[in-house]
Amino acid sequence: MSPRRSATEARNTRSVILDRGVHVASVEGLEGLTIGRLATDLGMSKSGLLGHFGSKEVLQLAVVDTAAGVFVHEVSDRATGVEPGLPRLRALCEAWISYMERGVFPGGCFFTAAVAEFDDREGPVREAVARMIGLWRRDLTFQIRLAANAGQLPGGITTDTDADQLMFELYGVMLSLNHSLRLDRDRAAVDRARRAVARLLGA
Amino acid sequence: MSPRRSATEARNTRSVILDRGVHVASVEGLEGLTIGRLATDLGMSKSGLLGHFGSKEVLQLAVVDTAAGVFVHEVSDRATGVEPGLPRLRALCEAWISYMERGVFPGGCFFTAAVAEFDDREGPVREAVARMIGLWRRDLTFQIRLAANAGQLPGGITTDTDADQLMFELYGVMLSLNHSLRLDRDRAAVDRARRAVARLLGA
DNA sequence: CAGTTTAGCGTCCGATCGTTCGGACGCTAA
DNA sequence: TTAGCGTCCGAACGATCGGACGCTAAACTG
Repeated sequence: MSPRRSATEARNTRSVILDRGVHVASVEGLEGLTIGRLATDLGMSKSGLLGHFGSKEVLQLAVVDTAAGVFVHEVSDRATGVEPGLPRLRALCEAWISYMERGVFPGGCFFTAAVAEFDDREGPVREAVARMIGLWRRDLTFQIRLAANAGQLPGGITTDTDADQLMFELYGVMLSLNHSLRLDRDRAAVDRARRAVARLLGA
Repeated sequence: MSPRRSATEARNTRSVILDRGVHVASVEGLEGLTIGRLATDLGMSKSGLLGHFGSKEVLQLAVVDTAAGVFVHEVSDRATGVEPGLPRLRALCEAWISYMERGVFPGGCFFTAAVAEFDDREGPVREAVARMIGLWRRDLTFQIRLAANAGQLPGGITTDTDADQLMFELYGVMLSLNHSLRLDRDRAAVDRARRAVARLLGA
């Protein structure tokens, strides 16, 4: 009835599960990601699917990691070749906006949704989400400080306090963009985000 | 064993349910708001509780309405006496920040969480959330345009396009504030939000 | 070739979900 | 005094949840 997979195919099965898991979780949330639903979607049994992870929490953690990989590929990697400092920072922000605009995840920014869902809980999933976001912000902050030290930023941004302030406001622009795109389905928000970034980083 | 309530007390019971429902939903989400859990919290039976609403969806809609009432009371009403235009706009933003800082809802901004949870679904709950947010933004936009027409805003904000841009960025500041407070538990974000608003509206 | 490993299935479990139902009880009005 | 209404309860429902178990059979290892 059911063909058995080889050990090498098993790794493929796992990645298929995770791809679909990221897809579903971005829409339904990490808790709404259900073993039975996911198994049915993929034409497998619940036990066959769960065998790859052991528990739902382990599956959720793997999904978070997978989503982080997608984010890195779709955003961070798009700016790897760009000169560090302000040019790199601009490229990162543009890639960030593009990632929102293209709808890389069908349910909007995966991590924005994950934060809203898990910020009040405690446990490994919350920590995993926080860690991924921390890494991303660390990268951004690094570029901001490079640009600040090089005197490339407007408004006399030189101190670390100013850099944190800029980080805070840039993040807000992206959250607002995600909000407008998801709730209002307002594509014009993309231009507003670009204008806001241009103002924050200098035109 | 349990005392029976009079008809007048029933309305009180309903509001007790809703108060607790808002409390729970802000932490667990509107879907995580469970009939059984809510009933247990309040020391009543599931059926007795559901009798007041008829279905979970009706309960969710009532919870959204209740939360909107809290938001209006804790934010909008704090600026009613202030002179329209820029002063009122400043007061609204300060009340908005204060609402975040004080943690009016134990799970952070109720509507930010609700949007993240329901933006991908369809149905009455999503529409109710969108309507409430729309009303709030309409009020803000109105004050922004008053201030713009009076020439009170920096950066030469006069057109409706500029007003929408300012609305977009103000909203981002608050989303970023909520994000930092909930995920990083970073109280310093409150000052960053105030600085961002001061820059957007003029110091 | 035989022996081990393991991906995946089928089945079952206890808990919990939202919802329905009949009835017990207190209140109000006739 | 009593009929009726509304509130709330206890029990039960079908569905679905995450998870545990043993099994089969293909793929790997020697």
